Amino acid sequence: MPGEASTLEDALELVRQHGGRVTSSRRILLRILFSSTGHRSAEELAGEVQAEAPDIHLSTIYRNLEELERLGVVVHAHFGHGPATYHLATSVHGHFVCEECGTLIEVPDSMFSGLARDASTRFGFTIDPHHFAMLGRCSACATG
Amino acid sequence: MPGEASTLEDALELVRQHGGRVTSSRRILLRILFSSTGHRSAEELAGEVQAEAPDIHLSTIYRNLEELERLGVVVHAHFGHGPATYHLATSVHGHFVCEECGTLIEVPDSMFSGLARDASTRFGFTIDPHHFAMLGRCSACATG
DNA sequence: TTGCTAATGCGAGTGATTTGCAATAGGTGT
DNA sequence: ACACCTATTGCAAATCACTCGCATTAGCAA
Repeated sequence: MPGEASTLEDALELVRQHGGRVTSSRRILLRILFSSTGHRSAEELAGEVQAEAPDIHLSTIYRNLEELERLGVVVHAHFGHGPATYHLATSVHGHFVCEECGTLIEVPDSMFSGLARDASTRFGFTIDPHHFAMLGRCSACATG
Repeated sequence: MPGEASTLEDALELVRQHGGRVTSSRRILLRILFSSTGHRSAEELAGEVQAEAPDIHLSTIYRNLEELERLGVVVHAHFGHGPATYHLATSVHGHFVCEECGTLIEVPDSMFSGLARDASTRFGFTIDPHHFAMLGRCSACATG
């Protein structure tokens, strides 16, 4: 399993180990990613980065996120038809997203263990419940 | 539950009942959708429709699919980063998709009943396991 | 056959991301 | 401190999957 990066320094070290360079955009982006556990789109992250360094281009954010994902530092997930959202790989989890109000529930992997077992025994299929959110209705929207 | 359309005629009748018109593009598209149980993108469907009627535009396919989805005749699902895939609503099911080779496994809803129960009791969340595929590895790719 | 308006073709627009390319800047060796 | 190599960046343009505006066409009810 790649990307044993639980701190900003670990992540930068990982970048260096793979022949990458520690640039200011990388440093700022990683600091922002490590500063909260939120799920943010590339554009939102670009906004936060640009608050510190206005010249950093959105495409640089995309390229950095791509590289960090290849290194296993970040992952992205899809919550619906909008843009992908990125978060640190150290906190992998499943996602329940309400189709009506967009509410996000972070779900421990253990919630999928029954499905994982059944998928494996019945189809030999190994599920990865992180990439696409499980859509549905939150309690508020389901009862409303 | 809308869209009790198990035959082409039912679907056309449903269109009429909602003030829609039975156009040749609609008729051809529905015939193609009913002719197989496959999962096809709008562009693939357009190709098949255009084999019969070359003048039917891709945007017409999108608009027809949108309308048919509103009527509950078809549904779309996402299998990865590519285009959405459409199929008849009469055969709703979950999807397991291999991230490596793209293999698709159609999964009966019952496979998600355990997860549905747990999601409901622990978060009051009602899952809808149809829209996004569950990604992972098929048996061939997992062992390879 | 007429008239109303849903539906279509076509082109342009949008949102999210990707790519080509010349300029810039990390980092390594001296 | 300096030179050099090449990873990285800014910027613009391209791409992919749709989505929309609009003038024209065509279902279908009267």
